[in-house]
Order: sequence, then C-alpha cells, then structure tokens
Amino acid sequence: MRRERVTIADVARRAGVSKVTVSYVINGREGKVRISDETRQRIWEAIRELGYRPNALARALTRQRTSTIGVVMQYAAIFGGWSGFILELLHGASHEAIEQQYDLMMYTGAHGDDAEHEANAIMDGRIDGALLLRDIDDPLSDILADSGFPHVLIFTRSRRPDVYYVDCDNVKGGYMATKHLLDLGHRAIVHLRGSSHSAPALDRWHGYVQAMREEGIEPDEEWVIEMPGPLSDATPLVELMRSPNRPTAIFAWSDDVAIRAMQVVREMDLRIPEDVAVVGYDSTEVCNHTDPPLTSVRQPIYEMAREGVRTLVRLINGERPRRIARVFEPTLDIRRSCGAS
Amino acid sequence: MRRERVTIADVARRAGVSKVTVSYVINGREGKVRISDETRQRIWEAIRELGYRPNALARALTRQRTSTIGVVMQYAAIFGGWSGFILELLHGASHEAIEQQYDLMMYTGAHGDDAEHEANAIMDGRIDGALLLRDIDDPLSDILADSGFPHVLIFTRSRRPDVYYVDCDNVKGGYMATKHLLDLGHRAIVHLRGSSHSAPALDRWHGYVQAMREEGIEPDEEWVIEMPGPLSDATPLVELMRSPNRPTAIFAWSDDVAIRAMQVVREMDLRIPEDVAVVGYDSTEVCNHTDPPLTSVRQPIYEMAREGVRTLVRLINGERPRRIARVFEPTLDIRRSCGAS
DNA sequence: AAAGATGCATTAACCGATTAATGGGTAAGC
DNA sequence: GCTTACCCATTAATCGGTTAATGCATCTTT
Repeated sequence: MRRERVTIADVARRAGVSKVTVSYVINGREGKVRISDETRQRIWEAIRELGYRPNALARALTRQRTSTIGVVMQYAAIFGGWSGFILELLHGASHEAIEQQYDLMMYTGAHGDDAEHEANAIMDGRIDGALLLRDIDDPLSDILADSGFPHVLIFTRSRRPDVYYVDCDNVKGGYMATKHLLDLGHRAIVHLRGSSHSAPALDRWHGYVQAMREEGIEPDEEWVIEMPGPLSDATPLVELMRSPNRPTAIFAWSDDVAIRAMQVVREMDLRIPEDVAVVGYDSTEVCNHTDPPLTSVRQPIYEMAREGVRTLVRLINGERPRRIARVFEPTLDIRRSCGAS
Repeated sequence: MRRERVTIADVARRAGVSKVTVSYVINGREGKVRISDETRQRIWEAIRELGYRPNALARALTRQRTSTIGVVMQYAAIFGGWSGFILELLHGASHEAIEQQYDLMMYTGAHGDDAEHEANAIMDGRIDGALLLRDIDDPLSDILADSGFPHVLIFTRSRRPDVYYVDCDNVKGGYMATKHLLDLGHRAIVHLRGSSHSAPALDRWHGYVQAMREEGIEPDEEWVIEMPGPLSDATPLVELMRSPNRPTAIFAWSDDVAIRAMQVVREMDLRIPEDVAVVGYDSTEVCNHTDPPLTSVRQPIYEMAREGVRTLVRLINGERPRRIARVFEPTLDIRRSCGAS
C-alpha cells in the first residue's frame, strides 16, 4: 500500500501557504524570517496529517551538503579476517558520526574496480567526505586530494603533506612486542608479517627488526613469514616450528593471525607459553577469551576512528587544522600467552 | 586546491551542445536518441578535460531512485559482542549489493532515537529500500510497512503477513544443539539465552525446552540464564557451576557467549569437554580457533544476507515474490567442545 | 513535386527542496 | 497625513540532473 510521495508542495497547499513558508517552519529559521504562531501551527498540523517527510536528496542538492560521510575500505582487507578490528572501527566511527549529526555510508567497492571508478563513486555528491582505510600504495587518496575532496586516512600514514591521517605508531608497537619477548629471554622470535602493501604491517615488522638488532640479533630471513590473514597458508610456520632450532616465540602482526598461530602451535603439542610465547596486535576483545589469554599490542581503535571522523568533519567545514598527522601511542596489554604474568 | 564543481552545463558549454545531449551521451540512450559520433566524441573529450563527475543526488532526484540500500541495525545489537556475525552479514550484504549494482548505507541510529525518528531518516529518499536487523517487538518495520517502503527483515521473522523476511529455523537450531548434548548422555544442560526481545534467542530457547521435554526432562528455571552478550554478567553461571549438582553441559545462544562461558568454566579448573560440554551458535570462524574448537549450530549468515538483499532488490523493482518467508535450515558443526568427535 | 521518414539536437517541464529578494498590510512616529 | 518600521509571507532563482515533446534539415519514396 504505497502512498504517493508527499512533498513540501502538498503540505503548503493543505496549509494554505507557500512552499517557502513551510520550509521556514521546518527549518526553524529564527531571526531571519518570522512566522505567526497560528500559521506555524497550521503547517505542523498539515505535516502530521499528510505524514510528510522532507526529501534529503532535494535538500542536499540545494544545501550542497549531505551530512553523510563515507567509510571506504579495501574489500579484501575488511572481510579477510574475523577480527574485531573492523567492528571496533565501525563502532567508533558510527558513534562519533552520530555525535556530529552525520550519517554513515559504507563503500566496499567491487573486486576489480579501479581507483578512478571508486573515486567517481565517492565524489558523486552523496557524501561530504570520506574516511579511508586503504593500503599505503593505494592511488585513491591521491585522486581525492587532487580534487580537493575532504578525506582522512586512518590506520595508515599518508604519503603527501596535505593529506590528513590518524595512525598509531606501528614501529613502536612492533618494537614493544618484540622487546617484551626479548626481555623474557627469547632470542629466536618469529614475526608473522602482514601484507607488504600495508604500512602498519611493514612498520610493525621494522619495529621487530629494530628491537632484534638492538639486542645484537640479525633476524633470519626465514623468521619473517608473510601471513596477512588467519586464512593464509600456515605451512611455512608449521615447517619452521618443526625445524631443529625451533623458535620459542611468535610475534604476529594481528590478533587473528596470532590466534591462528596458537592453534598451529597447539596442534604440534607444544604448550603456550611454556614452549612457545605468542604476542598479537590490536588487543581486541577476543584476546581476553583465548586460552591462554593473548598478550597483544593495543592501539585505541575506537578512539582513533572517532578522531578520524572528528578531523573529517572539520575538513568538511572548511577548517584546516594545523596538525596533519595524528599519531596515537600503542601500549602493551600483557596477558598470559607469553608467560610474563 | 578545491576545484569548483563541474556540472553537466559546463560540459555542454565546452562541447558546444545542450545539457540534454550530454546527458544522453553519458547514459547511452541507444535506440531512443541518436547522437553523431563526432558530437559524442567531442562530449567525452570535454568530460575528460573538465574532470566531470555526474552528481548522484541530482540524478537520483529525477530518476526517483538512488541505487542505494540501507542496512539498519540496532545500535546495541551490533556492537555488544565481538562476534564475526555482523561482519559476515555485512560481507554477504555488500557482496550481493555490488552484484546488484547497489551501494550500501549503514544506519545504526543513536541510542535514544525513537522509531518515528529512525523511520524518517530511513525514508528520506537516500535509499531505495532497507535491510532490517531488529528486535521482534521493534516498531520500525510497522512504520515502514504502513508507508509502503520496501524492506526485508533478516535474522528474525516478521509479525505481519505482508513483510518479507529471511530467517533460519531457530527452534530447530536450538533443538539440534540440545539434542546433540542429550544424545551424548548429558541431562543437566544449561541454556545461556539471548535477549527476550530477540526472536531468534527466544526460538532457540524454545528448541532447547522442546528437546529437553522430549527426553522427559523439565528444564529447571535456574538452568536458563539470560546472557545476551559476552560482556553480560556471568555470576549466575558461575554460581550455578559451583552448585552441588553442577550442570555438565552448556548451550549458549551465540558463539561469543559460548566462548565467554568456556572461559568461566576454565577459570573454575573444569575441563572442556571432559567436565563440561559446550555448544555455541552461528559457527562463526572463531569456533575453529578456540581451544577446544567449539561445536556450534551453523546458520548460513553470508548466504542469508545475500538472499535478503536479493529479495529487497526485487521489492524495490516492484516485484512481489510469492514467498514472504525465506527460512533456511540450520546444521550442526560438530567440533571438539562437546566431546563427540 | 509533395509527402513521409530519418537523423541529430534542442526546448520546456520537472524532481523536491532552499535562500535571497521583494511585497503588502498595519501600527507607530512626527 | 506622510514616512518609517515591523511583521508575515510570497515570488523568483537555483541546485544538477532526466525525459518527453518538438524542431529542423536532409534524404527517400511515390
């Protein structure tokens, strides 16, 4: 039983006034234009009786602003793992969006889409700005920046001095995780690294290398295994753990990969943390529920997402905050998977 | 360096034709209107040179369709747990949306919003239809239905014969989980139930009761504990597990609650599955990575979400499929947490 | 040579709002 | 009695597109 669309003109007709008057009443333009209480009341009545709802498209078209922001993710990146990372990010973003009176649109893009195409979809007027969660070598941000389209990168740094971003110090995070293991006496430490297109993944790896070298250990090439997601092939890890000089510790670039590693280790009848210590990254809620609970580097995902939205809104409003980079500090949540507590 | 908005009029001017001609070229109205190759080429050139991108708002306004669908969730429901459920749902929905050439918008709503408000936001013209993930007693669907706004409920049933929904047989799911435990010899089985506003939660509970009764067991009231999320208070469970006639099995209404329960059990130095068997619900990826891997009732979340989008798109296109209810069958993924394999 | 068909592009109207500029009536000021 | 001020509401223009109807050459057909 689809009612016909009720427009502002219908309301105007019903209330016996012009469209404009209705518009003024709805938007409460106090100070600019005064409407008599009687008229105002008649209009509200008509609105209620007709069940009128303003059309956001039309409104956005004239206002030149939609009050909607987009969250643009890399298709593969989002759904590759089952980690709580994305969810916590969305939670933070949506919380802050609500706070700022914005709506949220999700852009996942199709698999084969090129950046040009994606950029067109993003800049087609439906959103005022975008939060980008993308690889470091992704061209999308460049296109947006060249067009002056407001956007903020999150969980990565930008390659241009004019592009705002919210990140966490991943080198330090990687360093902290590794140092913790070193301090516990481990020397043979494996690093399960993320994609080589991911700035955080590379940075965490560098942090790992840095900590190792500081200890006078040149990390063996075999010790760094690329495992971007929990579904990645784990045989290199299995083989390494079978070798005579088996590593005694694993630092994984993400929690879900760490959990996958724990499973691999368990299946080899090795104990955690007695035989193998494990450290993850993100310290998502699931870390509290693994057995043993997983030590992990925490980045304030929720807060970072909120900060991203806040910055984005400022950009949309034409502000140009001094600080381009907003880099949070990681901390280490020590649980029991490394035998430290 | 914000360029001024390039409009279709700019392109027209540059190419020396009218707006309409440009519109025709862009939308390739073959058969209706013919444009000479030379003009067509000039227009594309102008488009490229000016970096023109059609404005989706304006287009949607005239076309009366936005090619965007909304996913409307209950704020609390989404972010209450860390389960992969929502993620898998979003994955499926976004996959099918791409397939159907639609974009996705996320509505989370603010905490205090009433349904009227939410309905207004949903029906403001920005989306052609909505996928609703809401409580069974939620009034939102009623409002949408009364306005004839295309929408599909997912992971719940509808209370009206004219509202389409995609669900999984939760009574059967609850029955299967419980029956499995009964078959393994368990008699004292606890059920960790979800919210009383959630149809799936209630149905799973009913399935549990049904299976118990079939076995001649009247489930004790104390055996049913409301634990909607992994962060819910677990003391009732703890106390129950401490009691002299301690239950030997737990059936949790969701995976994350099951994992929380496993943790509680472990902290009491009870072994899983030897002392306590555990069964979860959803069979999300994380079930493969717990220790021991978690037996769980599987509902095809990804596929259900896709089906929801498919149905929604048909409704948007004015079709009225015969079948209002699309109910999937649950299956049981037996892993090691109940000692059966 | 008149009528009809074809090819190409234009004009006019509309989608549903917002905003600036304007207008008309009544009361107050001098 | 004329100006000024104020209150309330309207008219006109605009946002950036789409679509139906129309116009006008040029080419065919009879």
